[in-house]
Amino acid sequence: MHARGSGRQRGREDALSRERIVAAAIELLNRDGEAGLTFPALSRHLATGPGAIYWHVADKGELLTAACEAVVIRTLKAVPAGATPPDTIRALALGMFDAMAASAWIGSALIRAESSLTMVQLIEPLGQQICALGVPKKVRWAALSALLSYILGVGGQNAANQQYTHAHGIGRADYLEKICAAWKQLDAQTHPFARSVAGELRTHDDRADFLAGVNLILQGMSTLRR
Amino acid sequence: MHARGSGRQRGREDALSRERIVAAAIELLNRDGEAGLTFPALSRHLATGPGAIYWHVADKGELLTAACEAVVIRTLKAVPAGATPPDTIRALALGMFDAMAASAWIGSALIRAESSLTMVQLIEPLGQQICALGVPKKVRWAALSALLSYILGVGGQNAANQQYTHAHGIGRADYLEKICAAWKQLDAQTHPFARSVAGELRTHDDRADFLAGVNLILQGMSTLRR
DNA sequence: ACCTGAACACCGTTCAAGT
DNA sequence: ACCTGAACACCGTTCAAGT
Repeated sequence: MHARGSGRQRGREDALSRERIVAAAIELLNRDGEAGLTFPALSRHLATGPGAIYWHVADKGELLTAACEAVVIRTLKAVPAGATPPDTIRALALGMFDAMAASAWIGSALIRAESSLTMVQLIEPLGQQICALGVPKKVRWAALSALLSYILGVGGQNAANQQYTHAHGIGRADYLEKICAAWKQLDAQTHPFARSVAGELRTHDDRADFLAGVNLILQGMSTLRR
Repeated sequence: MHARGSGRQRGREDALSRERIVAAAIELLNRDGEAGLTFPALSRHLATGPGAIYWHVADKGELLTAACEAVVIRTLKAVPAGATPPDTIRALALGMFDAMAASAWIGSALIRAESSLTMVQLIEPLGQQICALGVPKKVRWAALSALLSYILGVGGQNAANQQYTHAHGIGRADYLEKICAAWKQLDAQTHPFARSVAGELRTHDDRADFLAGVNLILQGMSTLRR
């Protein structure tokens, strides 16, 4: 009863596959955040039942890990090679910053220990550039940890902020204004620092600040050159 | 029908309160991780119904935020004051490292934008020490971001690893051995860095490496002194 | 081999009813 | 004011049955 001359037995444009499932998962995650990835929503999106998905994927955790890995690999591929080590590091960092802004869920997904093989995709190019910078072997791991944590930490924080303002339907300016006001209400005796930087919050550029931090770490590494 | 001469109307040792609920939540989170905090489990632990908890707390998100804040405040209080700025920063960093090792869930909880008021508890003492170090005003925020991200990033990663080994009932040595083996199987052409550091993974001390990274960042900051 | 979809266990949240 | 606990909506996962 199905179409002759074709391998397709389904009314959809293509057969189900792990890749198509992961692609659909990424779409849902980007649109509605981590809460948007549910099996009912995914089944609807793929015009199938939940059982079909479980044939290709072990569980929700594996799905999240696979989605995360796909985004990270795609991001790193887009970074041009052949530039000087500091420039390459800056490009890698900004690439991840932008990817996390578009996919806020990668931050928390990368923390899980299950995704250590995804992490190595990120560790490898950064580590190579650190070696190229001439950082001594003894402090290479510390240097890598500092850089990697900074990228994932600040990128994740920025993504969470964006996600928050978007979800609550408030503008970025209003959001910063709110935090600024809250920080200025803190006690001057116990919170002098927060009060002193509160004003800068309103006018700062997250991406530029992020890049400044990367440069600061690169600056620190250059003092380690042997 | 209830006991005379006492304000207590309940068979429990004490009346329900936000504090007792948060304390119980922390207990569950520390024992069973983020998945361990459920309203059925919390109700059982407090010998009450879920509705009673909702009288004191808005929802699960607020509960997680409150639990996180309580742990962070408790941790920071335990850090002795009066030491030199670098020593104080080291003590703050190690305090958070240990707290995250005992409470792996704080990592992902702190990322959420809702906990910005908890974050300021951490930003304030670190910021004060950065000022005391003589870091110029213009790069204070970048310096703070780098330090904070490093602490939360590496601390969170370490906590996730511990959680993973504990949950899967494997020893730390076996776990590192597994990662080491996986990294050594990577292609030599594409992953020279991961292969070269794989061996060190087995013998390294997470806490010592963490401290080395903090010192590296402190070193970088000292070059910024005006 | 691959898919269907009902069924199950479990969880967050609500709410009418109690004290 | 504060608590009880049944009820509801929803989700992850399984599995007997289909093709």
